Amino acid sequence: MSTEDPDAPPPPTLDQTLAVRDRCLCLAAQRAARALARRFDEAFRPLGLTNGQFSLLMALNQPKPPAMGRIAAMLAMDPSTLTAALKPLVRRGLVETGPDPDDRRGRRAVPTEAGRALLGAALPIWTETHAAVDAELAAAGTDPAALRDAIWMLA
Amino acid sequence: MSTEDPDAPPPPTLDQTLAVRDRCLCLAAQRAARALARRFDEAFRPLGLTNGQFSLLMALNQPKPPAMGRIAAMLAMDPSTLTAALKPLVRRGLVETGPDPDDRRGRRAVPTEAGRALLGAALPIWTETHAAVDAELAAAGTDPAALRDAIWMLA
DNA sequence: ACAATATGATTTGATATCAAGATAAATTAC
DNA sequence: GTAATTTATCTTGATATCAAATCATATTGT
Repeated sequence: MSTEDPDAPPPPTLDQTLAVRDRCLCLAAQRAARALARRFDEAFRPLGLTNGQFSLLMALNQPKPPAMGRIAAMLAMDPSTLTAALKPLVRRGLVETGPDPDDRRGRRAVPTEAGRALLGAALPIWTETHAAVDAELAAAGTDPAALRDAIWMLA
Repeated sequence: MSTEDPDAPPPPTLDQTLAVRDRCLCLAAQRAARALARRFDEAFRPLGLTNGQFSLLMALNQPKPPAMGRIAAMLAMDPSTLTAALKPLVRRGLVETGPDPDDRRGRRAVPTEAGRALLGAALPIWTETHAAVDAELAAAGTDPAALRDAIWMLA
């Protein structure tokens, strides 16, 4: 007797395989995320920042820093990912954490002076890099703002 | 004397911080990629597949499997990431690698029978999950096909 | 043919990512 | 006022990701 389950679906045909590759929104999103991450990582490299660290530092750069869970939700990341992502920033002295006075279960993370200064240096790099991406999209006939709003809805 | 560089840009204001968060295409892409990855990962979980492993297996599921570099470019990932991503699949017997007969520098990776069978089981899950995402987008007034094409251009 | 260069892929080291389970504190039920 | 539940965060273990350096094979120049 065969090891095959007679009810098992057959392997995808070549047509099906190509159709999935051409139409999968998830694959498209992973591709775009990787490509944009590389691009911004390279731009921020002189500062020793990655795109994710920049976004995280910016999210923390508020008068009253939101709780961890809020930050994770804003970045659409798992809370445990946020815990891990903070470690290199704390180690480098860019962020400090302390207990939340309002809720002793929670912790607050705030950028240090060094962290804010680094954000100041990163901002013009972001502006320049982002303008370049916007210009490329516009040249290709895509409205960058509309695209960003549509992508934002995916999370 | 201060430790401050007098030419250093000032830290971002709150307005600037919020503007970056609202407008950054890179952050939007990372958010969407994480959210969609979680969604497809959960759907594929009964098969022990992640969204990335599904996309990679599909990319390899061709009569003449492309060289590693081609696959990496198609997925917009670093070649070294592809090397690492193949390891769990080879370990599980879903993929086999061998030297490229045309160019002894290169290697080819092909799905095994088990790998193709798993893709067969994964395909209906992909179809169902993707249809649900498409329906949500359409309900929110976004054309899924147009969005996917626009996102594809980002890589 | 030999040397110099270019290309394909991998290893290494660091960070990112999530699920599952654990810990601690707040809230609710009784 | 305890006990049960919920909430906030963290730890662990596995995979994902990239840059830089490395190794092996091709290609090119002479």
